[in-house]
Amino acid sequence: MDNFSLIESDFVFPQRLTLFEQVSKTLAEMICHGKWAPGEMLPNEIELAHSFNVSQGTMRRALNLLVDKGALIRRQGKGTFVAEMRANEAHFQKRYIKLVPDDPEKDECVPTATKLLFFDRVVAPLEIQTILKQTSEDLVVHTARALMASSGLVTFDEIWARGKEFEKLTQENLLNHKEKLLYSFYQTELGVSIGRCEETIKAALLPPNLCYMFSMPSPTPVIEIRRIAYTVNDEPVEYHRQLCITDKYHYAPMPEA
Amino acid sequence: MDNFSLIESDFVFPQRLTLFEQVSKTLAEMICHGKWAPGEMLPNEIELAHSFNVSQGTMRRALNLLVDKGALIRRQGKGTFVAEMRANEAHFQKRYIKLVPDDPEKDECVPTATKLLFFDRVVAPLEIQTILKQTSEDLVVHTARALMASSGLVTFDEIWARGKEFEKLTQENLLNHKEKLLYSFYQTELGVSIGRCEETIKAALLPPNLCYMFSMPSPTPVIEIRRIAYTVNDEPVEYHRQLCITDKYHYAPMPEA
DNA sequence: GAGTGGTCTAGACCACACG
DNA sequence: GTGTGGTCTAGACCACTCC
Repeated sequence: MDNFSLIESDFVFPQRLTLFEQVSKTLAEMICHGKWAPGEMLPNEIELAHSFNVSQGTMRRALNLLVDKGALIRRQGKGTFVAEMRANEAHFQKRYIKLVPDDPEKDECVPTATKLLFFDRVVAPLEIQTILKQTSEDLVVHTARALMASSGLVTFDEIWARGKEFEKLTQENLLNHKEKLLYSFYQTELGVSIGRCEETIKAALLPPNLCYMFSMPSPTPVIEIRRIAYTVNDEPVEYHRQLCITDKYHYAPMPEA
Repeated sequence: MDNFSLIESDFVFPQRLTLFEQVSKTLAEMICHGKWAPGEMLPNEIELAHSFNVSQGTMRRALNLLVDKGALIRRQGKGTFVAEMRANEAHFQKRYIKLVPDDPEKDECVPTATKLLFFDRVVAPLEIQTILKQTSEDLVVHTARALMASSGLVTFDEIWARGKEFEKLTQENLLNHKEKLLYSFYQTELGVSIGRCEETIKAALLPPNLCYMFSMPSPTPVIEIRRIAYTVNDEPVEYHRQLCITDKYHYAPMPEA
């Protein structure tokens, strides 16, 4: 077994983190660095505990922190796995897809098409640079999409994403991920694992040009969701601005329930 | 010490709940029934553990469940207390007040007045009856308020609340709770402790009569929050419908962050 | 110093998955 | 049966609070 012993001297960790937090943090870094692939099984908790020189209880607590963050999945009788969004859509739907149909049975809520409106690599405006911790040297991806259902336009969304992490993102693979969730696609195709998001919501009116483009009545009220997505390592890598038409859908903020 | 021993024979709990869940549940009921008043200190975890005939670790886990639910507060070196919203506004703000000023420094965001628009005890419409588990025999409180700031109308909210639990609610005390949070007021004045909520959000336009009444432009886009509030014992006791003007405010769904 | 909750340990036992 | 995670126990030690 690899040696990733945590304690090499008495003063390796001057920070004020508890032991299980330290273990959890270094484990998170190891996952981010691809030590185990998404879907791969980790060693069992006894082995891990020995590797980190902690007790099984402490290891368990560290692992549970990452389960809460969505980075790991534990299954009784099977093992501990690096979260893989594909294999776990239901969980991630609850976590990230909070726009849900009022009546999931209705046909008119089934998405019919995604239109790519533009796709560029540019220097971000200052506000976006700050959010994504970029400089005026850095290129970011700037793209916008429209999601249609048979009832008409559902969402319009605009994405700003760090160029470095999203190097492999292209018009083609963005449009072709189809069935997959956006963040699932980021993980499996681009190698970017999103760990948490920050969202704020406002009311707005659909802009006139979009009303015209998608034959929507004017005024059409929408909710505007602004979201910053962070990797498991807590780096802001994607900024999302989404306008949602909510006559057939609603936003459900609480995954807990 | 009172004897509230959990285990009196070998088959008291046929349910498939873990021990710490059982302990947590009965403890929650004891809190609901006023065994300890809000703000009062519970016995320490060793005593509690003995009372329930469980180990300290199990007792700790049961207590932490209630801390997560917001029913208890634990303070290192001091003790475990029944949550008291007054004494803990910051925590409950994060949990329940998700409409926050874009710029908390701005004067114009400070609330200036609350207007009571109506207050009745009526038989609820069928939809509300179902939500609140009421029959056509039961009376419910139906009231509406408008919250103003110097920038103008901020929210319009309509409340349906179970008559039995909200027996003590009157126009007067509702208007006079002033500085207190609504759910804090429910707890300290009415004895109703809210444990969790379910929310859904849609975009809407401020209705023409309200636009006129509050001198707002038309169309004014708003977010419409529908919320069901449950007691710590998980009974639905209040249904809230709120229209929020979000030009100076936004909705922040994630308390976790 | 006495009392509290918070962390950590070591190990027993149970429930579940798989061959 | 073997191996996994989930629960539960018993107790040591630490950090914080208040007297």
